[in-house]
Amino acid sequence: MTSPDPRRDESDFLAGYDPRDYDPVSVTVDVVALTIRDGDLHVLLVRRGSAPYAGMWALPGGFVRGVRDAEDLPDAAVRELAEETGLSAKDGVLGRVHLEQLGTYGAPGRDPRMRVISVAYLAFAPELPDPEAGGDAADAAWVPLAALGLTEAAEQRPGTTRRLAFDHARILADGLERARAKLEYSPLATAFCGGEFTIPELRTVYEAVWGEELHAGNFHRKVLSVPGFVESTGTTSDKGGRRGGPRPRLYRAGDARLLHPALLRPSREEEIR
Amino acid sequence: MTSPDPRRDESDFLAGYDPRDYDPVSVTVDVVALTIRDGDLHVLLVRRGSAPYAGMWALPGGFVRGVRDAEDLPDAAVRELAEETGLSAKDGVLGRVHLEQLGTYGAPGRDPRMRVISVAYLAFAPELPDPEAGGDAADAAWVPLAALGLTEAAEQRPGTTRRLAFDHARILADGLERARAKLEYSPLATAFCGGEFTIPELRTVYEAVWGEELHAGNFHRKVLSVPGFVESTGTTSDKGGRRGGPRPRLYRAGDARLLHPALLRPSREEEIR
DNA sequence: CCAATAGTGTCTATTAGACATTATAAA
DNA sequence: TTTATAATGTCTAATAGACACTATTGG
Repeated sequence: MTSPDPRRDESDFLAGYDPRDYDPVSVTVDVVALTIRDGDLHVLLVRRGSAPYAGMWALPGGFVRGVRDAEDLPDAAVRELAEETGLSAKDGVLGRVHLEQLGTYGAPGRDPRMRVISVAYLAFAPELPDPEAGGDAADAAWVPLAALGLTEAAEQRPGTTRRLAFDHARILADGLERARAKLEYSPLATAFCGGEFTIPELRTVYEAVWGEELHAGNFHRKVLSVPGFVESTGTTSDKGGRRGGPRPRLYRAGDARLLHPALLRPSREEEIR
Repeated sequence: MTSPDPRRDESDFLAGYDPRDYDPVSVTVDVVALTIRDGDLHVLLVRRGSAPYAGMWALPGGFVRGVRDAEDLPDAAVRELAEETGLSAKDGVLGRVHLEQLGTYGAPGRDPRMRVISVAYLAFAPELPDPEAGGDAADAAWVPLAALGLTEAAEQRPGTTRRLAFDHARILADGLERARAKLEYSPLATAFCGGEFTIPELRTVYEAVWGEELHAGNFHRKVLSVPGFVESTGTTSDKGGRRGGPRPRLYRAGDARLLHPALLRPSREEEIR
């Protein structure tokens, strides 16, 4: 086999190699962008306008610019996210979005037309405006995860959840699990909040992502006990709780990169074995 | 821009699209294969035979078969690993190797000749034979990580460690950090051991990967206290410790997928902020 | 007033980690 | 015999989590 791999240029075939002559593989980025709206976890989706999977929801994404205007993978993810949401990365709105690589999906046949390898990114965003339906998508919206039928059981069985195009249900499920795990040992829950937030607000983030209610009192004391998680602004919110209660204090994100001790999810006996 | 992205076939350009017409991007897999030899952590490396980076060590890897004999990414990783080590995946030797995706590296310019996006995999292997230098590599060997100058400081500054080709020093550093973190909450340390192992043997795995000595007594009790981490074979090793001591009992891997409670690394104050 | 909420206090079971102890095997 | 090691025991500080309590707000 005439391998043009750069790691194999011990072979005799290297001179004049042109990747176009070889197996064509396309590379895309897809973004799992999560946010909290009205206490519920939402994901940014676009609706496909044509076949395959016409009319179905899909993760925003697109082709990586390979040689002309070559871009790094995170740049491609930010660009696609900005294009689909209609927000500019220079607004400072997207500037506060946390972005990290989730994984790469390259099973043959995941795109029915050709070989596509997709690098998926995970984004944590504070509450953003509704996306503009323009761009390449027939529609674009923040969709509550509860509306996607991505139940625990469906996540276990890839392929049974047929509401998203391609293998995007699996990518979304992986992103969700990553987000759940990250909240345990990293301060990234603050990436879902604005610049200033209250402890109860932070708790709704944990509850929305983990999908379970937390004990308000223990959560409060726990957050304050982790060094560098949050720092006080000295100010107080101008409103009490939705149905009453004292005005909560305001905090901003601290300088910790890891939470120690971690905030562990309650009782996941099922996942252990 | 005529976007051939399958996620954008709302555009008018789709009919008759051929990826060869577009920006050529090559996709490779690289493998960070780790094992323990004589109590020290080793990585599988190959020595490059020609430019660029001729004579330098690099991670084993190669081109993903895209369309002809299309293969999934993990299959490509196993194939490359098998080719470089001279071991067959059907030996059962590679069958017990743990393999997981590490991340994808696609910065423009990471390969001086063309745009290459590399999907990196991380492998945990029990002690394997020396690789056969044949195949595509000028040389192949298990290299102790201590010999690579990958000190803590060097890991922090990508680019300063110049002993590995391309960005492989960064990939290796990321793989090392992933391995260190995984030992905390997953039972994957057992993947470095044979089918039966002793608790002190398991402790040397943790010590080699984490790079610090652990308290033997506390480690012993801790491992046994985690449900499903190890299960007793009822038998005892036929030899005592290297310099004396009673014969340790033998265990095999249990059925736990997560360690609870986790085995946390001692004192990483530096990493927290 | 009433109900919900923010924030704090208290108690108990679990855990981490330092240190000690005993038995066993290699040199 | 000496020394290192396996395995267990003991003690203390830190932590998780259940529960109670108060003060304060919205309705």
